[in-house]
Amino acid sequence: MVPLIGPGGAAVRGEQHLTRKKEFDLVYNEGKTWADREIVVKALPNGLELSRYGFTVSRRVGNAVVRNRVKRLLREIIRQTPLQPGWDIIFIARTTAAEADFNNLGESVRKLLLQAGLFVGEYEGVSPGAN
RNA sequence: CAAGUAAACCGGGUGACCGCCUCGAUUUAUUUCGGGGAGGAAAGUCCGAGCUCCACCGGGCAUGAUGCUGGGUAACACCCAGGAGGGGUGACCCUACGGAAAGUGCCACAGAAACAUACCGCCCCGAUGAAUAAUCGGGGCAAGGGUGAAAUGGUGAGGUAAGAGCUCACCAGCGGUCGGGUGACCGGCCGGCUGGGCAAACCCCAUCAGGAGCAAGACCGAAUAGAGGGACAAAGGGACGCCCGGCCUAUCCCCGGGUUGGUCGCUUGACCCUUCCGGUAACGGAAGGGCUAGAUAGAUGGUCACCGUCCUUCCUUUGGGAAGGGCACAGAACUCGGCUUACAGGUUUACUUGGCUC
RNA sequence: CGGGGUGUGGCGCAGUCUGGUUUAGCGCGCAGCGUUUGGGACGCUGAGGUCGGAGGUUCAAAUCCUCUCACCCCGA
Repeated sequence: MVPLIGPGGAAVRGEQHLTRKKEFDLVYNEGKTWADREIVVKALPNGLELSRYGFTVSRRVGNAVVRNRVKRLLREIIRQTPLQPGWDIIFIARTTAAEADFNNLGESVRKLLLQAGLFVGEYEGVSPGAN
């Protein structure tokens, strides 16, 4: 498998990790929203040269194990997905995300990012992780 | 072989590639190399401690907790051993298991009576009467009936007008005494025969508890607004409440404003493993060896292959093979000791009961 | 991390402190009947409850005790 180090992909932690509550609140209140059955995406331009990502999984989704797993899956998907720079993006898991596997969530995320115009390259409807 | 009891343990494995956190080297560099990276419950937060801060100490009250005995422990509501009671054919299991002659309170309905009692009754005497019938009056009794969850020792025999521990035997309970045991308690003998329940009702007795919590607390940095209001020196404050004594302190309360960034605390500890010694055991001691997660929107993940295991379907040379699907409960957040709750499947050891075979 | 609260017919609440005859009650809603030409309102009648769950104490538990589940609210 070829690692996809695109303009927006790769490292999900460090500088590209959305952490402060203020930043979260800003995206929540002023960002644009796209959604489907599993995921809600909120995004807001941040004026920087790279994009930052945050993940929200509420207690309604499941217990600590399930919530952690959903976050890890989302983080792995973002790592493998090249995205436009200059955005703060939050992924919010809905309760149905607890039952979804890696490929389902990946498809869902890429579809929403394509709608939002944040996806880089052609969307082929195929998971790059599943060869 | 079947059913069961108790205890201990595992709880998917191996490999490849791509990632995440962290430690140590290295580098101009989050560069490269090497090491480490969830659990038996990490959970619930129900107890107990360590640690930190609140200058501090003592006494009393209040409040709360514990509650058979002895031991273990830093401590405990935990653990071990023992006693008593209860359950099981048994291995074994369960128990909030101090005090009801310190006091107060409550026992609905039913019933005569739930604290002192006689409804239906039983018996004796007297009167009326033919009467050992019936009625009335006086007295005795608590066996039988009935009510109730519970009616004042139980069963049997003697005894009596009828009865009653009135007497006797056995059992239960109480008191005394002797013996055993550190003790809970057990055993023997003697005695008079002896009058409910509820303290998970108030309470009494014994023992133990100062408070707050790692967002504790320490340092660095950033930001803002206080002559705002009140209390006062025989006063006020001293980190749950009240009182007293000593001691300390110069401030304390209310309202309003700002910050909620970083580093430390943060993992070597009542730690783990092995052997030996003491102890019935919990546990303690000695020697040797080991270092075993430290995140902060919170690391431990993704994909693939093979194996293991279970289910379904199909094939079959009955040995097995193929395909598909599944593989529990659950995620460290200052650290330990427990408790409680959740948990697919599996392993080992000891023992019990029943059947069969030798 | 610490503290507090709630759970009772479909919904919102009493009753729990001080255990029992108060048939576990009230309002809204629901069903039927009456009234009306019909509907509403009104009147009458009725159905509907493992008192969140499991144990225990007691003669007796929604009520007392223990454990447990779910939800909610505070404080730092």
